[in-house]
Amino acid sequence: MRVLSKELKTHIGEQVTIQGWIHKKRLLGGLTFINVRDRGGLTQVVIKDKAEVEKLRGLQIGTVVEVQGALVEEPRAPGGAELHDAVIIVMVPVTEEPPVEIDKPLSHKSDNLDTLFDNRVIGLRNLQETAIFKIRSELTRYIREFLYKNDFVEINTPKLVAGNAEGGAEVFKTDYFGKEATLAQSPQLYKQIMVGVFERVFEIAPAFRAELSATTRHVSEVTMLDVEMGFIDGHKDVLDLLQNLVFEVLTRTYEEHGDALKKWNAPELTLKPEFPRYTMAEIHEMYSKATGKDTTKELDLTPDEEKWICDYTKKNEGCEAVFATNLPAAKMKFYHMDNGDGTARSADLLFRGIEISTAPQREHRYEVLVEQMKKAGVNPEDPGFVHYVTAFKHGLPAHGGFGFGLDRLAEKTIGLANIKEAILFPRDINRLAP
RNA sequence: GGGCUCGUAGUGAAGUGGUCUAUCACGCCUCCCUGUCACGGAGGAGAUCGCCGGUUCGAAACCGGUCGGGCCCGCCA
Repeated sequence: MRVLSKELKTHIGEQVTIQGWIHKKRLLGGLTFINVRDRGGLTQVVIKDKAEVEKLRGLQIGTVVEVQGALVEEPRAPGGAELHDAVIIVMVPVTEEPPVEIDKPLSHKSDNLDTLFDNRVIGLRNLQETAIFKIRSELTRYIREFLYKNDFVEINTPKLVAGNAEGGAEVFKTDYFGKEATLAQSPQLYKQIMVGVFERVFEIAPAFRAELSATTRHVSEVTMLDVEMGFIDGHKDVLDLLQNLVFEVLTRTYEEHGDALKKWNAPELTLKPEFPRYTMAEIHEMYSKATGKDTTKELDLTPDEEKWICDYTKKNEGCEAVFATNLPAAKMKFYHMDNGDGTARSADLLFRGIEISTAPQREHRYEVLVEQMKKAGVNPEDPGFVHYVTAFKHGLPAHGGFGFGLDRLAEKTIGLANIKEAILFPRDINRLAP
């Protein structure tokens, strides 16, 4: 029976078998330490028999082995137990030296990210890298648990879609049996349609963005959390949902994965259950006053303003997550609800200096929606939109939701400098492999 | 798309005109080492200094081009 590294404590005194990858060899003459990596972590094997060590001569890190031995309690060993009198069986020999080291942290300097991603296949075996994606997996789990608890249904919507789904972002076009299809830049229209079915839905899926952006916060394939909720009693319900989700997910992550976060020198979490809310106009004003740089004419927050307001609320209100509300109507999408005063019923959630979510109330009134579509130059009869408006014609309640950048959340939670570091195999304007 | 930057063994770095026949650390190979855990010690292999051209008696270094990256702005999530 195979025993995993995380189960060692419950098998002390037994003859056990472990399987995994050679992670590190330390030869001390008459004594050799070998760390074997499996899905739970590392197991230390102690070998005194020279013949057993010789079996590994010429074999590199990454060799897949089975090791049989006696599991003994040993306070000096990591995990408090180690394997003695080991017999090694090589299952998959590896003679090729790994291109990167896996037992020491890899360089994440921006100049070296290209090498990091070129060697991603092996680099991800580095436990420091693994920690990123374990945390990311847990973030995703906590999000799901929060949403299930709040009666949301998880859905999957098409990623191959007709026409330009919602305007705004650049789309990838592709051949679709002789017709033109685009890769979905968001599940926006479908998740609204699904409000008419389930009231509360969410999806975690890739979205494709073809902007020629080359920054630390953009990739061309992004993992989005999309949430949509019907029967809301105003925009506040949407913001509260998003706030409660982020508060719970981050609090749990910091409680349950403090060690891994410490490995990455993640900043302390400074969060309150109620996130500060400022209108965008207020933030422009505060920022302009504080820095002397006039941004009051800007339609959006500048990257510097996003950093500034998060620092400001962290210092003055004890919360590094903050809402920027009442986004300007001039930048409004046709499916947003217009406040009628030059602003839209939409808000951005900023966390640690970056926008991680946009949370608008939708325009659910059929006639108003069609009007707004026409104003935006979108034809409601178009094959990409005709089914969308049908849902409204047959009754959608007041609703709202948010798109949420999961990659950015993982990046900022861990305190990484570039969104790509939080993505297994990132896609950007220069990278399509691995 | 605009601006600014960077490119030296498998990896990370040092070297800004001659002392470079290119330095260091990790990794790799050989040997020593019985409690390592970023083990330690001795030795060794490994780089046409991204590529092309130019300036110069002399170029890893200076100039031009080119290819490949990065950062910021814009766009966007």
